[in-house]
Amino acid sequence: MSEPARRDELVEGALGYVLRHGVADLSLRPLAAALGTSDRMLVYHFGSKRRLIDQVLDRASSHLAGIVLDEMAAGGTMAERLEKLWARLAGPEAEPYLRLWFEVQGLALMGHAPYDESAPRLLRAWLELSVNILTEVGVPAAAARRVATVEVAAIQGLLLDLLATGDRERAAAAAGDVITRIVDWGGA
Amino acid sequence: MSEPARRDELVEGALGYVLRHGVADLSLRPLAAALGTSDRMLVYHFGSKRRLIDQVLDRASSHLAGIVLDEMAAGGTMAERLEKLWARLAGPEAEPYLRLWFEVQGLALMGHAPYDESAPRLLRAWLELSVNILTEVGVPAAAARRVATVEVAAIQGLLLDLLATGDRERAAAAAGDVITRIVDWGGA
DNA sequence: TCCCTCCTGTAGCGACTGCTACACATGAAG
DNA sequence: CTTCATGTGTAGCAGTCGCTACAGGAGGGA
Repeated sequence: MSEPARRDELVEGALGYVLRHGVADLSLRPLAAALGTSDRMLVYHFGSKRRLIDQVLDRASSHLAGIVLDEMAAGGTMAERLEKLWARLAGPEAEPYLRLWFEVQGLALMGHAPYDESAPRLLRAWLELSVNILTEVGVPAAAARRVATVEVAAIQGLLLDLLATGDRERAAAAAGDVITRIVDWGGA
Repeated sequence: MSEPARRDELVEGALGYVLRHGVADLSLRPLAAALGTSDRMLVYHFGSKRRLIDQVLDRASSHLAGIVLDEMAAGGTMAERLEKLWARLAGPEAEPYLRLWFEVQGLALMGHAPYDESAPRLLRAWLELSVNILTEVGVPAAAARRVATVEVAAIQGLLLDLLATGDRERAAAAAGDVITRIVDWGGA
């Protein structure tokens, strides 16, 4: 379906645009103008706005999943991994991706297609990854589920707080607290 | 500006509609039809779509704030308060309000007016309330800030998890864990 | 009866939406 | 040279958007 290279280029550019403007009121014509092309061409390459958004969001969530996977699968103690994960997620690189992620998550929660399908997937993946790592480190399965749930929820809530209030110090201090508490609670 | 009683009635109805359909793609004509009136009348009573949304969201966030205030200002130990708060927030009464709240929060995080202004306010209010209650119970001010941040973030994250995955048991268990951990960490 | 204010229905404006029909250019294959 | 698939610009369709101009109904005070 059309030339893949040009499509990838367009997805890349569209992702940048969406990271800046969000996806809720995305419109093909302004997006195309920013990309130096026309709405006509976007529809030609992707078939529909819906499919273009799908690809953009796929790329965005892959980026976030990559961050989580990188830091969680790295070596070191559990506390070290979580602290590095927090540093990455709270840093400037991840910020636009997280803003977009929470926007999509919110739209999904209100049942807006097509987000209602793709949004919970990343959360479940993150949870599953955390459970796997915890059991691998020696935490019993039942406890791992509970610890992972708390850990992911706390980090997500703190990120939401950070992005909404902009109070980086308070969020970072709370993250540090949560990580040490969680780690010696899990017993790892 | 126009008859207040009729306006309140319309805000009430619009809130119900918004709780079901969300606010991201809200359109005056379908809303008016569901309310048995016309877009013409909505604009007449409220001046603009923007002002109607403002009033609807004010009412919605008052409802949520009322829940938090009720349960946090009630008697009992800190753990009891938080457990009752969790029960209320995870219950069916609050669910549509929370879905709407997260939708608005997400839109606000992406900078969509007019949500970017009203959304962080409720979060800050909740945080402030928690800090006040913690200090009132005897927790030192510096610790209270950190504990409140973690507490609010964890509950918010768990609610997001609950609404996204629908896994009520896992979320409830994690909430119970978080509450007992937080309480004896705060030393109350 | 006349006026004036409050309310409401009809119709429509200009802008924007996703998407498409059609003509045309370009370059490779035969 | 012809043929044909691939890409692109122009123009436009049918629909929706928030909002408004205009006319008229309804009811109370003079």
